[in-house]
Amino acid sequence: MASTPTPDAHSATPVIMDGWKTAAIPGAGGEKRAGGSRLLDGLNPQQRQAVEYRGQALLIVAGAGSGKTSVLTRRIASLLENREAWPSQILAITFTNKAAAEMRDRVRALVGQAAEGMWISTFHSACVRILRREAENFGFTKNFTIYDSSDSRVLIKRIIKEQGADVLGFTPANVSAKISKLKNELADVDSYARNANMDDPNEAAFLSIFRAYTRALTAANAFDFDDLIGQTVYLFRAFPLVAAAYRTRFHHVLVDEYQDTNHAQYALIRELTRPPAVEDGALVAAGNGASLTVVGDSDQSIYAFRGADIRNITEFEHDFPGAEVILLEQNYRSTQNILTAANSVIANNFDRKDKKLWTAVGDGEKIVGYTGYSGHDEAQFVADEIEKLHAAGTPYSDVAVFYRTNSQTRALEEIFIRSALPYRIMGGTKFYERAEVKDAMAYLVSVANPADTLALRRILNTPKRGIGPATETALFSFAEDNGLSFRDGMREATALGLGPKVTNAILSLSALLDEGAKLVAEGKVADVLSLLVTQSGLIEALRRSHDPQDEARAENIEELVAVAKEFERNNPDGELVDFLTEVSLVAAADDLDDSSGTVSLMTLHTAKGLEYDAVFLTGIEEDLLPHRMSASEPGGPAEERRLFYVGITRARKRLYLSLAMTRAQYGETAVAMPSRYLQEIPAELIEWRQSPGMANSRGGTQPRALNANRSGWSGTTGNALADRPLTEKRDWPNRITNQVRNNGDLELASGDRIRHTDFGEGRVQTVTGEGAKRIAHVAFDSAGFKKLLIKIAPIEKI
DNA sequence: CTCCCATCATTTTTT
DNA sequence: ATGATGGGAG
Repeated sequence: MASTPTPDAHSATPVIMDGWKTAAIPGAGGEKRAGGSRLLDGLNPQQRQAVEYRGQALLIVAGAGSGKTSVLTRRIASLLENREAWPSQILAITFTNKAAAEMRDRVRALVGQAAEGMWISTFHSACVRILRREAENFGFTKNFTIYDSSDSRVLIKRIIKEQGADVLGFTPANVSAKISKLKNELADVDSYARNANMDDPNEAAFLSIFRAYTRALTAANAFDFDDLIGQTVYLFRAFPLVAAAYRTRFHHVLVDEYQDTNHAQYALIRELTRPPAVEDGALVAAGNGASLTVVGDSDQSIYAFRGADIRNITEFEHDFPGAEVILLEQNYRSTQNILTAANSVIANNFDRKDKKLWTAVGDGEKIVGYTGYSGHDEAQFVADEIEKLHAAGTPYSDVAVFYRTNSQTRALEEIFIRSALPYRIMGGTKFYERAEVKDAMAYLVSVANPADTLALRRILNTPKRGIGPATETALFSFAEDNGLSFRDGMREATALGLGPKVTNAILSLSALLDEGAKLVAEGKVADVLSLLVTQSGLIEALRRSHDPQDEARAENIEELVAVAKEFERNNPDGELVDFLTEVSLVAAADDLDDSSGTVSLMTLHTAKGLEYDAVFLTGIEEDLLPHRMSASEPGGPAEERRLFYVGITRARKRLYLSLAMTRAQYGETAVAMPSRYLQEIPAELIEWRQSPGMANSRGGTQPRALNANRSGWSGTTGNALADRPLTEKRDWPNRITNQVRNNGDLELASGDRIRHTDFGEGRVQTVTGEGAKRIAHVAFDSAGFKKLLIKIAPIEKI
């Protein structure tokens, strides 16, 4: 097959880090070296076996921190180095773009140039690549749009409304979840219809929505996220010659994080690794299909809610008879204390294969526990500890704070800002999900794929140009009545007989898009975008707005233009659709920049696959760490436990577990209970700086902290907050920690005495930074040393 | 058609 | 507490 895969866009951000430099194991030096290859240097016997095994199917059960990326990259490198495969015959699939980029970099570090022709990508980008190439074969064109979940949501919402299904209790959220689930099971409208009970009005209504949604996608020449996988499988099954081409091409398929694959992804792997036979075509059965290597750890399966099927990994040997299974249990990441905690927690999941991580590095520090009065209190503890670590030489970038839900970031952020602690939130509302960025992207999409009515309707009145819902509907039915596409209907807007102002607005938008399309031919992605966002008045409108946030929005759009320029630089031959694809498929963990010198904040899900010297697990409370929603799901609590396990095993040297006695949610403050998982960690491993009292109260010795008198409650001493005068605590939980004050241009110099609402009196030691970012370093009389952002700290000079 | 205000639901995790 | 949504006035 003639193919020149474009280099992965993300390879532009090299993250060369061979974490296994430290993997030299005492005692392993005497092992014989197969082929004298440096690729086996520093590997333990199981790791070597995983690199060297050759067979049809290999399952590497890789515990957390057991060096699986190292094994995977060396395995690829050894295939290349021994001339067992050409780069183009290798397909490696990872979970995130970041993991793909890292893998490519590490293979490149091992074998150099040969790393270039390989396909190393996520399921989604690999499928997009295949689909773009083959789109014409089955009713799509190669410039199809990729709808992310919010796009699908918008479309579904519209359909629900059109069909009046909202009265039946259908919401965009539950419908899209159900459709997604079906697609992950490779069901389509027809197969669903065959099994549906049409006497059930609910089911009939759902089917009708599903059908309309599918039609709308096809009409818009668009795929949603799940289609990318499902349609590729369909393509392979419906067009054997196409499938055969890929089966012939890929001789080695490697899949990372196999425990998180869903049924559709499993089916895709199966299709790819089948022998390349065609019944009555040119090809004949030719022995074996591609060899398959999968790496995973069922204890780290945390995406069941999204359709990941843990059976894919637990039944691998059954699915692929003759498969070899290799266990990697030696951990090179964490201290023994951390691993013991992780092992004891995960041991409570009953239906798992026993697996115990161990390390040769020794016990290390104890795990530190802390119970705050409120989420803000907890956050203050985290901030203080991070400052201590930093003062002791741990760079901010080696510290991470994890939490179960995104809403927990609020308290952390407030405190971190006040403490002048540099931090970064991974995931959350992503850059590309911001409304203004999506608006700008919709302009580009409208140029690239004129059939995408969803994108067109999005920009029709953004910025405001007087085209309201009434006009939109008129335009829509006009196009329909005349057998025109929506886009062509815009061109003929004069025929609608609308007011001159509105007609003009439509025509000039249409003309602008045409102009953009002309420019696309010259391959200037950034120029096209720039033209669209300026000529449409999008940026101008934000600039003129009185909303103070709009200035930042305008900057975001300019940032997007900069991203497009960057894309052009990295991909000289890149087309508009390639840029759109790249933007559509970025993930939460992808924009992680290790060199940024900031503390990383992220959800436990985003944390998978990452590691830090010091890790803070926050909000270890009932209803939050087993999350309330998980209680009703079948396997929910077990999955939540795995999530906890994933979090624990991210830590190299230090692990902190924190919780709060009350937590604010929905603007209300509710009492919180310590998580049941805390008791699963042997008590001697945790040093409680301020204990929940409850960690052992279920055993029955100490009174429950939560029932005790607030002001009289005290955990262990030695902590600043616990030692604070009780009078200050009276207003707990909210008043103390939430306060922010605008100090304007308060001048402070070293030696000044100040009073802080929370920390009492103290003396300024130094002041650093400029203007709004001036930071006071203060030694408080009783609360210890703190950094404060002067502009907003609740302080006064005395 | 646009703007403003009141009401409402929202918070589990994401390729 | 905050952001989205819908109704009503201008």
